[in-house]
Amino acid sequence: MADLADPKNLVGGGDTFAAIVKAQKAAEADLGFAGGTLVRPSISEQVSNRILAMIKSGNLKAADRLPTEQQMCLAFGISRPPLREALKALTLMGILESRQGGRYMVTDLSPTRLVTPFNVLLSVPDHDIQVQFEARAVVELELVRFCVERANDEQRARILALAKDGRTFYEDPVGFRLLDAEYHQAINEGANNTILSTISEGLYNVAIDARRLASATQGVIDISVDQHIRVAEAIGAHDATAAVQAYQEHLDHVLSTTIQAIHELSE
Amino acid sequence: MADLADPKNLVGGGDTFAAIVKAQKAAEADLGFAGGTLVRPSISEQVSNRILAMIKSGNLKAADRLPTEQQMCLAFGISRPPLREALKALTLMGILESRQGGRYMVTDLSPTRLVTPFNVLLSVPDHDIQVQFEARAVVELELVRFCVERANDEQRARILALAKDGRTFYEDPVGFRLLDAEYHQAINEGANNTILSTISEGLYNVAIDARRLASATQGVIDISVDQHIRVAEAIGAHDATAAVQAYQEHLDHVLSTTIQAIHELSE
DNA sequence: TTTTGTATATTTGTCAGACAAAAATTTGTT
DNA sequence: AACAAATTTTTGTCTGACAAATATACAAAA
Repeated sequence: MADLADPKNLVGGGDTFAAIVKAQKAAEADLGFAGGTLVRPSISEQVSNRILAMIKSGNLKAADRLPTEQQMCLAFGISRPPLREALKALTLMGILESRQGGRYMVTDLSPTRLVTPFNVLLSVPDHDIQVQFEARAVVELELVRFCVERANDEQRARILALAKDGRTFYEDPVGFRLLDAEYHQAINEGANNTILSTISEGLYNVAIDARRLASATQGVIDISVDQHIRVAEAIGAHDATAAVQAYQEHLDHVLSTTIQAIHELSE
Repeated sequence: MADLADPKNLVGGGDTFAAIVKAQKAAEADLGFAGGTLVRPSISEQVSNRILAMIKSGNLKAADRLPTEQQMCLAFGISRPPLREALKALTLMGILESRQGGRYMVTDLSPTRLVTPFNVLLSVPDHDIQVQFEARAVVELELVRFCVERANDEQRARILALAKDGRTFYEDPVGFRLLDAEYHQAINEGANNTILSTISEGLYNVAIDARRLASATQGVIDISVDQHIRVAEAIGAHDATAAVQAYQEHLDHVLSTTIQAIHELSE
């Protein structure tokens, strides 16, 4: 039986996990936690909030190993199911990760990981195509502009290479879509704004079904590849105006072919 | 004993929950789900993703009631603990809600709700704040521009009225924040792009903690109210350039006071 | 001494059953 | 028909158990 008081089994070098939990419990008592609230938060909610608080306060840092479930059950004074519900919730949020047989760990807490739920936001409501592409234009044109300003030579080279690779996929819609996603991702990376990149990715994925249809149409890929190359070359030449204009044309093309694909589908 | 095949007990008017699950299972089999992946996702993760997929695809809509846990266990072919871990994870993310004795329901899926669990972690380092405000600038400046083009007279009048109402709250930070949210929402409505509005609302709420602090500082509200009015007047005059410029100044002001608030907090 | 393979112990993942507490439903009464 | 009480349903939590994967310790070989 492992000893909970043994610092070796616990988090960090300073306070033990159990000590932190005890302090939190005292703080909550001071605030009159159950005082005026309408709905009593479930144990799992309380626990995940406590763990989040530990991360926020620095008691838990990126890549820290958590105590075992058994130890945490003891520390929180609860049983396994609600504890696991809390841990799983944080896992889904990208804050913790776990492997069977191993232990729970705090992730790297990178913005990319934490911003991902934005995608849920975008894919929920059923917006019409026009609104979708307008939003894409706003976000992606700015990403292209940022990319022209900020990308390093290596990133520019990669974008151009990916654009030119598109020629290989004139007859392979599936392969092209994979490359297309990679190409747009490369631009996003060059733009160096994780939040806008995530939003762009989300919008891209919302439209992916319609895209699948459109890219199967004869001639659509050829034009897209040309436009990709033109954008990439403008980025390589640090020419923001040309890049934005070329990208705008690309978006227009994608919009019109997408609408056409949808119409053909509904006939 | 409730009958799982009875549509009354299940979601939506069309397919049953069980039918949706069955279709998902088939789709996964086609992709060779367990084929090349390095770590097998746990059951709870799979279930979370399935439910999320139902929401994204429209099979589950806001305010829909889910089947009982027992029925979902049957539908997914799993036991209660991992199912509950999945449900709780989605609950903590603001996607589902539950009450003891009642049933699980899909929330309204509002940006505020979905973003809240994450704002704690995103508002810490300085460079993240910069990225955040850069994203806000891209989205919100365009919303202002759209608003100048598209808002009807009634909407313009409302925006101006809300801006001027701000004068009432020079000494009331809490009241001002509520008004502020309403003001920005009014602009978003005038811009008439639901997706960009959703994004804007999400970004607005990410920084809400820091905003709370900043707006308590003496003089911050006064300046914001002035800027709000200037933006509103430009919108009323159909002057896009002036509106965008005024809004840019507002964003700069909010950014600097937010950063200051964060620094004061960490001392 | 270092490395490697194996056996053991630990830890998470999943299941089953049970009871309490709250809500929803039904029933009985006015 | 409307209201109140009793019953059923449903979620929240606990306990115990076993399987599966990992981490660890140890012994054997290079």
